[in-house]
Amino acid sequence: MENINIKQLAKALNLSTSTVSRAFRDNSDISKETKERILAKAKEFNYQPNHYASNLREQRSKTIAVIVPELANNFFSQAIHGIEKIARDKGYHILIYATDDVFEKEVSFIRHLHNGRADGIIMSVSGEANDHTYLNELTQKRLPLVFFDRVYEDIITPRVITNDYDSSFSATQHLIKQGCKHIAYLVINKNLSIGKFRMQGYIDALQKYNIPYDDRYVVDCTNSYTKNNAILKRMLTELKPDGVFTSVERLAFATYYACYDLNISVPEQLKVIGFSSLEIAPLLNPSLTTITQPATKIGTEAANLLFRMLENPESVDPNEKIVLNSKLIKRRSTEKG
Amino acid sequence: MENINIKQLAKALNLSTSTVSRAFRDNSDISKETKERILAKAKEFNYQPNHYASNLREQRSKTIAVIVPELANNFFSQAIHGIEKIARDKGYHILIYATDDVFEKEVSFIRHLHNGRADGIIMSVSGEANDHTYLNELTQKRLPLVFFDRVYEDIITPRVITNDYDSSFSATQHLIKQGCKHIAYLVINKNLSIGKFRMQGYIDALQKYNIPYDDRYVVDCTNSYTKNNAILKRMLTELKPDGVFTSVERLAFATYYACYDLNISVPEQLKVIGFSSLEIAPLLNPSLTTITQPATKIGTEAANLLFRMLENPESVDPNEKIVLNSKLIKRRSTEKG
DNA sequence: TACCATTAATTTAACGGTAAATATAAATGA
DNA sequence: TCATTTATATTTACCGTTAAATTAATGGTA
Repeated sequence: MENINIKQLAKALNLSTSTVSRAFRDNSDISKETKERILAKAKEFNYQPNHYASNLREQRSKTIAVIVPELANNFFSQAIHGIEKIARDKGYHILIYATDDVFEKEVSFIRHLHNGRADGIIMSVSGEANDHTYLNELTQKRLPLVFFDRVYEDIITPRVITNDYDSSFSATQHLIKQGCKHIAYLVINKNLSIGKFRMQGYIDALQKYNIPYDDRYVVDCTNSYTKNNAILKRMLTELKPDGVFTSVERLAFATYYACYDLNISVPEQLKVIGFSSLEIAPLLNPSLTTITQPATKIGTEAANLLFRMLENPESVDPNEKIVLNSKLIKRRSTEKG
Repeated sequence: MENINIKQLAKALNLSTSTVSRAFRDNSDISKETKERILAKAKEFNYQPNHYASNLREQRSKTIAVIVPELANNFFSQAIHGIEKIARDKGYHILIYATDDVFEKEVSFIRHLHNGRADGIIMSVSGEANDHTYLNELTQKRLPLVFFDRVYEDIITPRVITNDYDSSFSATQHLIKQGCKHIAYLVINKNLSIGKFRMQGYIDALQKYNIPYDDRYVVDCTNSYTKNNAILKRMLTELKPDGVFTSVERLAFATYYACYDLNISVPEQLKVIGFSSLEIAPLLNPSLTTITQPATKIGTEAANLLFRMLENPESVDPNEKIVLNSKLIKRRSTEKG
């Protein structure tokens, strides 16, 4: 009773195993009555075809792997939500892996996926400036890969990203129009694709408005709250910027905390804008002007792309790039005086 | 080349498949040199034992399933983060399922896990007042189940929860001590275990301070932002409470939005406290007094509990209940005048 | 020398399910 | 009537890996 298999079920029904098997897969020759009889008995015995046996035989797992840098993060959890929705509709299961931004973990996860556990991979990369060619092994194994948001430029595979350059340009421009003259750009990993594009938008916007670029205003931050707090306090006291543009959400929060500590009033003394997927940005003190990526949509698009690759590999150009637009939402943190 | 299996590798090495197999599993009789020779060749060919074949043979999947009501949610994403950490250390993989609070999806996910795909399940329930006995089938299949946070009282299985009654009592008491006389309690699903316990704490605290209990102050909310906004605005205008205690994070945010709309000033006219896992509660306007559950810790404890059940089923009492303490963190939203 | 123990390999038989090839019976048609 | 088609079921072989049973080779001991 405890672990019924197809043989026992077949015996109980006085049928062969392959007839029973057919009842669970639509295509084949089987009479309606037999099928119903089998399914009824299966329900009674609480039988389900063993997943590992089926997949071994069919050589596919109906499972996709999702690799992200962090889980407890607004952007990624929304993106995963989007992926989940699509996968569920297709009857696929989702494996989740978090790299904690450690390149070695990313490599290890990918390597462990060579064994058939997943039919495809959706990944937002850890972003170290390392050798990424290990990803090319996937192509040989016919394991499709889709990047989203954080990508490697030197790997050719379909991707879903946002218009980061434009958004950054607009964000910087917005600060300038609000009267800022000394704008700091906060970044965690300049090597990362998004770090680069976002920074270029910042630089070009400065140039357009004839504000000299000063690399002291490009501030390298980390993932540690304590370190960031120290870095930002020093920066804010020494450089006294009147505007801050943060390339990731976390750094906007860090800026707020630093301003609280230093008694700098936002937006009067310092205007703040940042990339952020925080849904309650309007509830912050002051409400935060954000560039908000369509996180859930990025997830659904990435999943759809992967499924296209799975269903019809030829139909997807390896250079395919889906670019979605982020939204600049103006709030108190960048209001004038 | 593209999909090498153990046979081809064995042939290339002039060895039998079982010798090759042994190189990948520690226990058996194999000479050091042979093992090294095999592993070297495997690396060269980028070979990994097929996961589905291994699991079919070994009858276990080294995979656990995690079922939660929502993914894009601070509490659950932190809890999943905790689960992921432990699972990773143990070399286990994680399947993720989101029920969107729909009971049928929960049942369907669980039913589909009867086929060996996962070795165990960690779940926070959808919480409908339905028939939960379908969960008892898991015991028959020897599929261990651990509940966390949102549980079914009528199912006997190990669980990790927080001291909700005490926290609610303290939260209500805190509002009373801050001068509130008319305290509303906001809840989404009163049938849910946490809904019940949290409400009892509220009721008992009122009683202790001789504040009459009035069920109009217990406000039934939903998961829809628009509906909640309407419900809360009506409630705030009609009942004019001076304190609000929200049993879930979302409702604290909804209260803030409603207050913004109605120009009610927090904390002067209305004090707000809520269960919340928001890390940036200090950045809200005003900063929000929270009861914060140790979300990540809940995840790690639940995972550890499940692994104990997997490794030594006898060692875990089905009635085992791990109770962690939440923290009441006082902030501006409940400050006096 | 004969015998046994040890080590290191191979052979074999599953694990549970599925598709192709094959069989059987009933229905159709010339 | 008999051959042919159709519908439905069964046999069989395999998916890739692994553990138990078996064999072969080596070394030590009486």
